[in-house]
Amino acid sequence: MSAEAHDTTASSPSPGAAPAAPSDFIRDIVAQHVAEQRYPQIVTRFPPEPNGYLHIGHAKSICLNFGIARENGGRCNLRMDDTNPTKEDVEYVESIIRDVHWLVDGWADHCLAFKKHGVPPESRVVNGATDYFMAPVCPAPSGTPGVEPFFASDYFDQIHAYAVRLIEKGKAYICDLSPEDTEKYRGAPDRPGTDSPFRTRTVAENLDLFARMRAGEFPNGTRTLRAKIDMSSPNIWLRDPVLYRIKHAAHHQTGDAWCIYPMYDFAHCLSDYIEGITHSICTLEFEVHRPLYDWILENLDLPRPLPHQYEFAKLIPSHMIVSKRKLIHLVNEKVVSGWDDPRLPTISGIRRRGVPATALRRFATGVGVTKFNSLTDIAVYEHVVRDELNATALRRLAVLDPIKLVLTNIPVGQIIEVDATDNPQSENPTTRKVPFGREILIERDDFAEVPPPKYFRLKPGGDVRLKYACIIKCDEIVKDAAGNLVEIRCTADLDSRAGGPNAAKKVKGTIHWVSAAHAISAEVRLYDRLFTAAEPDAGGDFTKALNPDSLKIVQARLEPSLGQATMEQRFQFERLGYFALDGEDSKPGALVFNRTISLKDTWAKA
RNA sequence: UGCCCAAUGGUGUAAUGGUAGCACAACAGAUUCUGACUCUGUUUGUCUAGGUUCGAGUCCUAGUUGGGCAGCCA
Repeated sequence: MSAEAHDTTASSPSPGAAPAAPSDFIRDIVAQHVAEQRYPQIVTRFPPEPNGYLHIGHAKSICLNFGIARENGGRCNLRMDDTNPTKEDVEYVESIIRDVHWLVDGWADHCLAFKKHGVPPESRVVNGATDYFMAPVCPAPSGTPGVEPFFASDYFDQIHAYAVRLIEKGKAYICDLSPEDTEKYRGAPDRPGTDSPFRTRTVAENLDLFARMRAGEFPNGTRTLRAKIDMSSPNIWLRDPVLYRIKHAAHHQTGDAWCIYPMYDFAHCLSDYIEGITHSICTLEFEVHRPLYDWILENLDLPRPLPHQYEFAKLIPSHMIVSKRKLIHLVNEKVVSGWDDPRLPTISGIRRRGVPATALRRFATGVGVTKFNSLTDIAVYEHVVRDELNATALRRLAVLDPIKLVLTNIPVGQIIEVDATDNPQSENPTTRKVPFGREILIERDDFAEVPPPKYFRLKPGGDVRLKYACIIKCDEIVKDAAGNLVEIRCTADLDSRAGGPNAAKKVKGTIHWVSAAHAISAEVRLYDRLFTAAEPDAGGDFTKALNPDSLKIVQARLEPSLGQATMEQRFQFERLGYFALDGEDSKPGALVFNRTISLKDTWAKA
């Protein structure tokens, strides 16, 4: 594996390629460390808690961590931050693995590190103390057998041993304060805390109590293990933070082995250390935790280089909600069909919607990395999705809201095969045959009996080009007894077909169509933004900002070649938008297409 | 009235003491067998006040505004 070889693709501007690696303050720091040869290898990690599905905000973190790894010939560990058994579930573990693979495959899968299933950290004695290291399997692309993500819960034994070491050094103690009293003793941001009455217990007493905590002698909430730091620190997180709490609860990975579980602050820095992480990148809210992160590691006399934490501003996209609590609300209240509803900004939803991983990566990388809390306009996201799909999607003809059009000068039963281009953006465009004949279907919107000003499409007496076929002229319209338009009757100028004498003739509009006799039917789900407000939260109740038209389902008529559509393919239904098969509900013979995104429509806006 | 962090066009981001640039958005036009794409042009910016310097978006001080921190959550 050569980092350089991959980096050549990183700077390629061609669509579908990895985005160019930008410069940002974290990459600058890493670059300096590389120049100094501070570490043998750059090692990052992506550490989600398995208590929800990954979303677009996680995508930014994944692209940052894996991006830095791949740009520096390093690796990135996928680690479940699973220290709170009462909030987590294996369903989430599985979805996270799926989503991470999907996002990094073909881009940074050579940096994706897992560990061998069931293998504990290696231990060796250094200067009389045991040191722990969890060896990675890297690369571990999708489907590698016998590997699994790293789990903080894999280190419960080691983290416990480190807790004992802290107690032995007189730097941690067992506190009997109730949760309420612990809060009172902590003070407030502008008021110092006071020492716990249990702060001065002897090492022997602390060791004994900690052993009994672990043995299950005490009920939930009765005792904690706390770091002995400084109750008057201006930083709340240095006021003797809780390191371990009692939770008589089964863990989704370790079962009933434990009834005490380490807190995030204690487990995270140690997990980083055990895995040999060099750069521990997290979001801004952990900035005030950094002194604690450093304190724990520095007070354990660890023999290997310590990891360091760097913080960046998380992604906040407009018109979306990424709060785990609110996502769960939408799922539980059945506002959406599930965690992978194509309207959700979850990675599963985005994938099901038909967005290519390359597009998500381009967006997640393109938004940049700073310490400024910003709102990213959803238009930036929509732009990369369109741009990516424009370059790759197969052009097809589909009519969402059909109306019959009869070409009166074409004999009944005559089938004319026309050549249609698959993708005009490709260097050597391929074509396919599309059947054309006397009776076709066009979009109801593409005819106007009373056209508004500057209307380019079909109108009584007017002409228009049928894409890939010929120019037609509208002679008459047929209405039913109720006055509804039921049929448009036109004459076709067959000489205006490609290669014909009138091929170069200019008409103002070109519309799409399908042959009535050959078109297949399919369900098409027209998705739109889930929220109408840029900041759905702004008004207090985000459900008030829900877009009532975020999903419209239609029975569409498609050109016959779409009957052979595959899951991997992306389509542009010409003049309409980008579409892909729904991975969940589409079946052979009963196809379901999802609209990933519409084409830009400057006419509708005017 | 504590501590920490941040502030560049409408939005996001770059400029590492030396010409404020890019992307998205918007607007105008060209082109077009997709009212898409593409192309051309236009509008709009360094939070404020001092200081250092030949020179400050960048360094310093103060202020303003915004964000974060008081889970036995992560």
